[in-house]
Amino acid sequence: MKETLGAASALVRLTFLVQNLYVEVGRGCDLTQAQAQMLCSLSDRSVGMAELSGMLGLERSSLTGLVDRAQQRGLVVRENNPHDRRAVKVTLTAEGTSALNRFHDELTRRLSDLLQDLPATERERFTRTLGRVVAGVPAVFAD
Amino acid sequence: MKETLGAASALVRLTFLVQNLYVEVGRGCDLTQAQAQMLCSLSDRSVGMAELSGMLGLERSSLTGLVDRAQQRGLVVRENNPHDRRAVKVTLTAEGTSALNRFHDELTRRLSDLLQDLPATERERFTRTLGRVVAGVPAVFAD
DNA sequence: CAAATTACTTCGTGCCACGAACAATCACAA
DNA sequence: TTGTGATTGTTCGTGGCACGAAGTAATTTG
Repeated sequence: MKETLGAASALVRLTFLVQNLYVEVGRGCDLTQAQAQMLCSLSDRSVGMAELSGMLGLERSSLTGLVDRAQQRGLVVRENNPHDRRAVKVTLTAEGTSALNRFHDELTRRLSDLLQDLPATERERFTRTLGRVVAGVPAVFAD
Repeated sequence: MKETLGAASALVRLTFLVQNLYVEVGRGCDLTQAQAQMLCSLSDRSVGMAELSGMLGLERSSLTGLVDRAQQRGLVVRENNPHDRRAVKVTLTAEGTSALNRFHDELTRRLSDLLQDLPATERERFTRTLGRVVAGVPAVFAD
């Protein structure tokens, strides 16, 4: 019992840590957390509003405003879908891509620092297990 | 390089996962994420505003409103410090304690489910390494 | 006692998220 | 073809969260 308590606590602490990093790196790129997450979800392709809201775990109505603000900042654009006039595809602009790259690189750097002090074998094992634990989670942060 | 990329991605996914759990369990207890975090920070003792803002990584001005709303909901109270009339101590009410306990129990349950499928040895190793990684992080979620 | 420091609050701004209600479009079946 | 129902996305109102600048009150320090 003490063991699961410890594990749960450690998971929460790790989350707190990574989350703070996420926000901090985002700030450095002039991105809010929500914006950074959205850009990550758009890194490799255009995505419709419904699918995007699913990826981010948001209601569609929440996403509208998020995309609005990102569009006003020139990070993304809404594109028409010729096959379905209801649908919209959200796409990164050049500026959005550049912001995403800066964010991604810096975050990756800071995150790998977290594990840097572990012995190689332990780090490797840890990463492998981590992969198993999150196997079912969709990648918001593309490899 | 591929290795650190994978590790960073896995860390972000895990964070996403735990965070969603946190929010979801919070909702079940009628707590926002910020409120739940605050209650966790108050679990074992009363804390002043300045110290609390440090624990939560918030500006003091942000904390004022957070405590206001929690107080209006009857989760915490502000108590006077007899030795320093400027200072305030934030303390859980009975209702706040009860909400925290429900939140804590449910979250712990759900979090340990995450690791449940791992073989015992691997789980143990993972938890131990996790402990090392977060060693320096203050515990927002008390053991 | 005067000045600097500390603890906290107020105010204005902006972002984020939700749910209910709505408009437009599409798919399909009678 | 024409309903009918589902899907896509938006608007609107409400509330919470976080920041920084500026302010108040009490304490400490020289």
